[in-house]
Order: sequence, then C-alpha cells, then structure tokens
Amino acid sequence: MKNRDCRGHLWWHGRFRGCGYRITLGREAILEVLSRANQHLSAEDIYIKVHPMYPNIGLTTVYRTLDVLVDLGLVFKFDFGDKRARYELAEGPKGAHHHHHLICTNCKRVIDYTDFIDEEVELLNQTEKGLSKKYNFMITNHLIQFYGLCDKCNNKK
Amino acid sequence: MKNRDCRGHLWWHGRFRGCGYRITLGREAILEVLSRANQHLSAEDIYIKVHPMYPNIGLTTVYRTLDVLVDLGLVFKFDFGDKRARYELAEGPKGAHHHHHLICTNCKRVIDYTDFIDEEVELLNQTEKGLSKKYNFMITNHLIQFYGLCDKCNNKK
DNA sequence: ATTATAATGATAATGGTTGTCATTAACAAT
DNA sequence: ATTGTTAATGACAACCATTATCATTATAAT
Repeated sequence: MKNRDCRGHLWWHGRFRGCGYRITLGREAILEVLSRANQHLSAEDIYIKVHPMYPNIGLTTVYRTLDVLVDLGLVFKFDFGDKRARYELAEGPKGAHHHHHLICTNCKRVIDYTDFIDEEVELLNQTEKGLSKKYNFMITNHLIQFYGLCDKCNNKK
Repeated sequence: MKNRDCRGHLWWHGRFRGCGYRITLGREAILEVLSRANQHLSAEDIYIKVHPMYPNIGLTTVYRTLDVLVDLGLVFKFDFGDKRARYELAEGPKGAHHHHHLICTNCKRVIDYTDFIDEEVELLNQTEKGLSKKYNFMITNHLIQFYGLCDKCNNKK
C-alpha cells in the first residue's frame, strides 16, 4: 500500500521503502541523471539521458517516476512558460545549490541565481510562518521567479 | 505595424492604439470580464463569460487577445499546476489588489493573500535592482507562490 | 520459492493551446 | 462618407506534452 504524503529525512532509498515504493533500475537511473545534472531538465531530456544506462526505459515511466518524486518532495517541477515542464533535484532552502530563476520572456532563457538568496529565504520564512498560522496552511515549498528581458533581447529593441 | 514591446502608462485604449493594435468589441468584452472578475480565470472561463455580451466570439480569439494582453503587461498569466493557465488583470506591486498565491498541492485550491505583501515587495525591489545590474536583465515582473496543504487536505491525513 | 502487488512498456487517447486561411472589421487617408 | 490597407476574427484542423489503459514483468515480504 502506497502513501505519497510520506515525508521524512532519509535519503531516497529509505524514503521510497518507507512509503511503500519499490526501488528499480529505472528509478535509480533517473535519480542518477537528476543528481548529475546541475540544471533543470525536461522529461524528454531525462529520457534521453537515461537511455544509455538503461535502454528499456520508456518515456511514460520517466513521467511516472517524476510524478512520484515531485509528490515526495525530492524533485521540483517548474514551468518556465514554454510548454514543457522542467525538473530539478530538490534542495532545501539551506542547500548549497538552492537558487531561484530569472526568465527572459522573449527568448525563454533561464538564469539560475543564488545572489540575495539568503535575504529572500529569510523573508520567506517569516512570511511562511504568518501565512501558515493565518490560513492554517502547511507550507512545504515556495517559488520565486523574476521575468523580464535578458541583455541580448533587451539590446535588440 | 504592430509592436508588442510597447510599454506606457495610459489605460488600455491608449496603450492599444499606441502600439498599433485595434480596439474591437471582442477585446472590450474580454477586458470587461477581466476587470469585473476579482479572481483568476482560465481562457475557457473568460470565453463563457464573454459569450453573453458578445456571442460571436471564438475561443481562439480569447487566446489571441490574452496573448496580446500578457505581452503588453496588462494581464498576468499563471500556472497553478493543473493543466490550464489562469489570467488576471495586472496590477503593479503598488496596486490595491496586488496579491500573491498560496496553492494547495493536493486539491489545487488557490488562496490569494495580501498579507506581508509590503515586506515582500520591499525585498523584491532590492533584489530586482541587484539582479538587474549583475545580469543586465530588465525585470518587468515577478512571481511568488507558496505550495503546501490547505487546512482541509491537511486534516484528512 | 511463492505470492501479492507495484512498476513497466507499448500504445492510444486526452485536451489545452496554436496554426491556417479565407473573410470581416477597424481606422487612417482621402 | 468612401476607400484602401492591414489587423482581427472564426471555424476548424493540427500539435504535442502529458495521461490513461492494460497486459506483462519485476520487486520484496513471507
């Protein structure tokens, strides 16, 4: 019996087992790819990268696995305004690679930035506390994105 | 000749004309609906609401108009994780109804909140300045969303 | 090894959003 | 007001990322 709302602090094997999920080669491979990638990947990106190490994998399985990982909070899913979702390994606000995104609305380029993250996170913590209490909402995650024109697109105009 | 990157300070008739766009009944109707709605609407929501006052409108036109409005910065487009995009009339950070979103990842309910907005916006302004300079990025907009479980979904578990 | 059931892969289906193109409407110039 | 240029529209088809289906296979507890 599975339970997607199982949150814990163990790394994913334990987390998986504890929630009734099974550990498979496909899932190993997908998490391997996500760990190595230091950028957001689409489902298809992942599919292509997983293929060499586990050729039998299907795109459907990639989607299903990502779905589970997102529900477990191990992976973040992003929408950058083009049509496809992007995924990256979740790292808590304290994580070394925690970052936010700067998105060019013209060329869809995405810049990861880590500057100002500390201040942002500090403020967000306060806000989260307030919101949790007021709306009785259990906040598990946040999203901050800035939109605008990147240098190249800005210069063209 | 049209130019989507035309940004100004006039209300939309002027803005439209200034950018080479034409004012049509359909567009009037769509903006009317958006102004009256104090919640985010999907393209289809808008289509249905516009129909009574302008029955000839097509869904395609709704999408096209929203597209223009988003590009002009008059409307914000949101992704709340279900499949359809939501739209709401843009109000600058100083606007009376400026708000951010609290999204339940379980039932997809969306709560608008205005609390803490001032502090958030204050911080974001600083961040924007820093990012603009460092990445030579012209920031026009930002998105903040919190994810978690709403009271109902939280109690069920 | 057996068994219960979760995971998979192939494939079809879904459905929000876009593209196409002939027709109509807006508006500037006359 | 009439005309001419070009943007906007509507009907419909196409797109394509994501999901659902279902028979088969693999995991892991017993």
